[in-house]
Amino acid sequence: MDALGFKRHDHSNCISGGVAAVVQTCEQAGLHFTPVRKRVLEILLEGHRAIGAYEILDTLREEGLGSQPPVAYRALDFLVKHGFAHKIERLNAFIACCHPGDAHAPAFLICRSCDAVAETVTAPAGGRLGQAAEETGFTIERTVLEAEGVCPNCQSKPE
Amino acid sequence: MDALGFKRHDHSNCISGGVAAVVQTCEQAGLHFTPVRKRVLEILLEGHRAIGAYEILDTLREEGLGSQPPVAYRALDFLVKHGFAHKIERLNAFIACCHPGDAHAPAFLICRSCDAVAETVTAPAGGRLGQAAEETGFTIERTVLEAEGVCPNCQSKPE
DNA sequence: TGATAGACGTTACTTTATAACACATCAACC
DNA sequence: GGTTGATGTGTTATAAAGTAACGTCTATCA
Repeated sequence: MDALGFKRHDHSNCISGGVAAVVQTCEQAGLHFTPVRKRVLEILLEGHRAIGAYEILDTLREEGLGSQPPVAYRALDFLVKHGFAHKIERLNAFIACCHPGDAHAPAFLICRSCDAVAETVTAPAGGRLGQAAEETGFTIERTVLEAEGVCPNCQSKPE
Repeated sequence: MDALGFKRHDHSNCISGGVAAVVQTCEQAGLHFTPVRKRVLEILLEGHRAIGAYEILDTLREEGLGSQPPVAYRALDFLVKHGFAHKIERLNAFIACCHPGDAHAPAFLICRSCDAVAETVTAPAGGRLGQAAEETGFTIERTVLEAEGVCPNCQSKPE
C-alpha cells in the first residue's frame, strides 16, 4: 500500500479490501469481528478521514446498531487495540488503518483545510527522539506523530 | 537547556527563570503578560508535568483569579500561541515550555506510570515524515510528536 | 448443565472545551 | 476631554468527548 491518501483511487476497493483483510486477521487470531465492529470499520473506511465517535454513533443509530456512546467507543477500542484503526489525538477522532496486519508506528498528515488524513509510516524510535529517549533511559512504548498542514489538493485552490 | 526533565534539579530556579524569560519576551514583543497569564504559567512551571485546564482552574479559583473555564482556557491559549507552553494532545493537558523564545518543534516523552513529561527537540520535518510529506506535496505547518512509555525513575522501581 | 467469558444495551455521569455577551481598561486620536 | 477601538476579563450556558457501572444475553466448555 502506498503511503499517502491524498490521491484519487478506487475507493470501493479500498473498503472491501480493508474489511477483508481484517476479517482474515480476526479469524487467524480468534477475534470476534462482530456486526457492530464491522460496521464501524466500514464507516471509517468509507470516510477516509478522521471521524469522531459521536458522528459514528449517529450512523449506527440510524441503522439500529446502537444508540449510546459506549457502543461506539467499545467498537473503536477494539479496532484501535488490534491495529485496525488509529486515533488521531489532535482531532479526537478515528481513522481506519491503511495496512492492518503489519506492526507499525503510524504517522499522519492532517489537512487543516479539508480534514483529509493520510497515514504514512516512520521510524520515530530510530530518529532523534529515539536517541534522546535512549540517552535518558526512557523506554518508548508507543508514539503519536501527527503533522498538521495543507494537502496538495487544497494548496492548488486559491483559498 | 538540556533536553530532559527526568533528572533532579533546582526547581525554584526553574520557575523563576521560566517566568523571567517570558516576561522579557513579552516586553520585547509588546505582549500583555497579565496576572492571570503569569499565574497560569507559574502553576505549569511548578508542576513540571502535564496539568489539565480544570486542575489549573481549581487553583485559580482558590486564589480568586477566576472561576470559570474560559478564564483558564484563555490564559492557556495565550501561552500556547506564543510558545510559552505546549498542549499534550495525548493527555488533554498542558505543560510549560522548557525553552521559550526559541522557535522549535517540540517533542515529548510521557511516562505512563508517574505522568512526568519531558520536552525535547526533534526535526520531524527533516526526517522520514518530512520526506513523505514532500513527496506528496503536503506542507507541514505544525507537528505533534509524543512518545509514551516509562521514564528511568519508574523503570528502576519493581512496579 | 452449570459456570465462565465476551459482547452488547442502557443509565447516568464526568471531563474537556467553547460560544456568546456584558463590562473594564487603556492608548490613540480628533 | 470625550470618542473610538483593541484587548482582556467575568459570567452564563451549552456543546463535545469519554467512562463507570450494572444488567442481560449467548456461546463455549468443563
